[in-house]
Amino acid sequence: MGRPSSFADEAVYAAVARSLVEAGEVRLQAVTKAASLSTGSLYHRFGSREGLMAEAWIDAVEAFQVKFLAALAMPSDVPGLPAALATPRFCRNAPDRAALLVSAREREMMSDKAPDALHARLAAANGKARNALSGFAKAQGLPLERVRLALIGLPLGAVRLYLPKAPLPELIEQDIAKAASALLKQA
Amino acid sequence: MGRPSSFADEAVYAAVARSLVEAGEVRLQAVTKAASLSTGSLYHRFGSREGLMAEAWIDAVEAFQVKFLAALAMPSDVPGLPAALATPRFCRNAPDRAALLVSAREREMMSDKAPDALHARLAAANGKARNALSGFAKAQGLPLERVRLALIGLPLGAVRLYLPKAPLPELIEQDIAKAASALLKQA
DNA sequence: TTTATTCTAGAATAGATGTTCTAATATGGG
DNA sequence: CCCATATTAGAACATCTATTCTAGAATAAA
Repeated sequence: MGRPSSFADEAVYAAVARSLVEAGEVRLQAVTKAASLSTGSLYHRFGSREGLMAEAWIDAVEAFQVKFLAALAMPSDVPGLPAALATPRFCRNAPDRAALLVSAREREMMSDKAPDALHARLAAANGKARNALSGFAKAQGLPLERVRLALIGLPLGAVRLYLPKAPLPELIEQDIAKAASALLKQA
Repeated sequence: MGRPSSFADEAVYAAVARSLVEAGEVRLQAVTKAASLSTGSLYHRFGSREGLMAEAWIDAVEAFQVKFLAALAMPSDVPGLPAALATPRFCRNAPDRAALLVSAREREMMSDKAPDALHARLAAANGKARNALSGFAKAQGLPLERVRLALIGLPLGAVRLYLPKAPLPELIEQDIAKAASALLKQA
């Protein structure tokens, strides 16, 4: 009951990401304009700037982790390779969320002043991902550091050469696969 | 002649980098406090916030490029490998500049309002680096995209897994070398 | 239709941060 | 020693941006 909302949260998150990319910073005025909502609506829904930033960040992080963890569990000739390729795929399929993950500093998205509940939610998601990575490394008999490089650092570094300005080149997956495979092979 | 300056530019750049890392943003008050200078001095030397940010950024970029280009010209069993390892070395030797390169968005450091001369200086440096990379790729018969990944994207992605919060692990060079070598080998 | 509830609207406000400005301070040369 | 020059100092100022606040609008239930 009550008046229905006139906007979707994701549209606001997208506006946050675009504002960050285009202006180099997030101004609420830019967000309200891009997402076509009033300051009143924004504060009614998100409570504060910190709340909005934190929600947008968590939305992107969780969306990525879902894909990443699913890929990590996929069987493959080179175990882990699908997870390494989850990053470029995510960038193609969810460009706004990817732009946020690639461009924003966690420090500026998760302010100390953000609601505790959101900090807890992010910590839970990160803990889950950490555990999955540790389990994978152990199962494969590989050092966790190397796994993190192959599955996260390398793919992120690769897409950051292009995003958020340019589209990803066609063969980026091939190069990521080549480098990741070298890291994932049993010594 | 005239009163001598009481501070070094590099100390101010370092304060900019630390402020960015610790607070998630650069506030002039934090910079003046950390570098122990007055607002008057800051404006006398840098003209504006945009000028300061641009100078700090260019200082870090140029310092890195000097090391990178020297490494790129070094002979090696795996041509290019020293350049790939220039990034972790730079992070160890010049942590403040590295923190800036790793944490800042170019967009926020090089404001449109920054002096044209600084924009030109950065463009010149970037052009030089671009040419060197292209020359290397051509000489090695490798696609430029792959070279950029091996020498820049991969090492950056690797160090970003740790910086600016944690120190680099000892064996990061080994892993970078392993992955970079796989990319740099002639197909 | 009436009422309770939820959301929208946007002008007004408060607070923070970049910038300016004038006086004071330190050096080298005449 | 005094002048010209360059730099420092920091309070006052101006601007910008987040936030608040009150009135109004849209829905469902009674």
